[in-house]
Amino acid sequence: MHIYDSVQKTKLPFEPIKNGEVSIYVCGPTVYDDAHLGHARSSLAFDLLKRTLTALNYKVTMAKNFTDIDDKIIKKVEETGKSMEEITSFYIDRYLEEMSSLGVQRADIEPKATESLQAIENMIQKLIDTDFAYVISTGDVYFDTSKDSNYGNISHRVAEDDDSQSRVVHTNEKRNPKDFALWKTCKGDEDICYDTSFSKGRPGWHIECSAMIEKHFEGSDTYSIDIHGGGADLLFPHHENEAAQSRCATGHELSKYWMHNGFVQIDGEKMSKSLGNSFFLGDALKIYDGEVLRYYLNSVHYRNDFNFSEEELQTAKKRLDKLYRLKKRVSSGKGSTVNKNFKKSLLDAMSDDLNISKALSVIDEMVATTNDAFDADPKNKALKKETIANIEFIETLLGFGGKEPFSYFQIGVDESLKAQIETLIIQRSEAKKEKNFERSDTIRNEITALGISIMDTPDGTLWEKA
RNA sequence: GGAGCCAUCGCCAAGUUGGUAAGGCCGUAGAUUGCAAAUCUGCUAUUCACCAGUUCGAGUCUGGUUGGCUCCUCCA
Repeated sequence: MHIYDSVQKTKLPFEPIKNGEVSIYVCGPTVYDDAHLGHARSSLAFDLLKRTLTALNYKVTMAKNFTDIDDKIIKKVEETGKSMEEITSFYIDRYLEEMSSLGVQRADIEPKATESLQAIENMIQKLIDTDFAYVISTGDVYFDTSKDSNYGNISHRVAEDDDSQSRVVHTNEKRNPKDFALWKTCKGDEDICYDTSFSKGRPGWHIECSAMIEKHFEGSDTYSIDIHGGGADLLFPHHENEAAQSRCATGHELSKYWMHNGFVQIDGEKMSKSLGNSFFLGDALKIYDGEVLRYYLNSVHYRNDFNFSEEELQTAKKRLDKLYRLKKRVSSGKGSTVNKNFKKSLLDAMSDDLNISKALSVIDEMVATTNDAFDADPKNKALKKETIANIEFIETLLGFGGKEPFSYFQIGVDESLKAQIETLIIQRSEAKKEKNFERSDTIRNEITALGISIMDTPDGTLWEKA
């Protein structure tokens, strides 16, 4: 396995801290609103990572957090009058449900900030005790970036003169412009207020990830975890700050490898809530099948930006359709063993920093070769069984191709339409038997008008939703 | 203003250590079909934004130009 490390900016051979085991922490969403396609892509990218490492026989433990304490959540509480817990649990459930429609496997650990307060307090206290952090008059706790000589190593940002991290909250008690809040004192009578030895308040954004990682992973003398992931926008300041806190609190580096996924763009611009160009996952799932969305969003390498277009999504679907037509051709039954070369090619591709384009081309090639072989020898049982196994392997590794093929092509077709189609097909078959091709073509036009395409095979007429 | 990423066929998109351009969509010519659809086969970038350099040899390395995006503020 080779992984592109976004801190060293090179592809590196992956060598886990512990032989045969991999620990991964991915920054999850702040749960105050619906997930958009960008969240989906991030989830999908790291789902691919987990599946690939698992297929490579690593024992993978992946954690993905939910930030459930945050200014935007508090704002939502004030706006709606609902409790914080009501809001966060609503969006967490929704998030998990939508990700599951995309075939994203659940993380092994799903920590929440509200359930990690002790760990957070411990870490902050430790930083205060060792003088890496300081409490100001209001009770806010800041991390002293000047005490960490390695500060800047993650994002490679040189120290700037400007007050880059305090444009929102200005305080003249900060020792350095880049110092950031570990703990924020509660101002008024907010209900989100936790008591600690330094003050009543709530954690800053960056500390929760560091604390959770220490809480849930054992780590080693040199690193807490193997891989830390998230969106490219988290590189600075979030991951820089996380790395600094953890380094100073634990005495070693936070993560051995750092992976960042590119953005989903709409018309060449980053999709973000602040720009108001979000395409929400829930809305997308109403229009498109989750599996097709998955295939599409995963079809571009995770580090590249992804420009969303409906046209490209349809192209992606056509490609997926071909796999399902082959699956239809081998029908159901027990698979034998995966073709060795095919398996190796797929794993080789994915082992190269998740080269999905290569992997998909390997699949396309397998589909074409297999169809070719079936054209020559339609009753090749051994090939049938091998193909079933091959497709099962695709499903395990890449998370698509697992549906029953006939139902895949009938998504969105209700029972009454189905009955109508089948009646028309029978009528057309009768017309064909009588060689009344004029009539059979008329019926086919009727079927086409229903949004259905048909194909005559030796086993009868099959149909698909166009 | 500071920092970084990207630029490959009409469209999408691969391209480890530089060695002579994957794959998909579209288009097109065929096989097959009553005709289609599906499937298969052939064809479809002497060329990798532009300029200069290093080299026997560069899409791949170096410098510059142009264009696009991102981060520096919450953000996947």
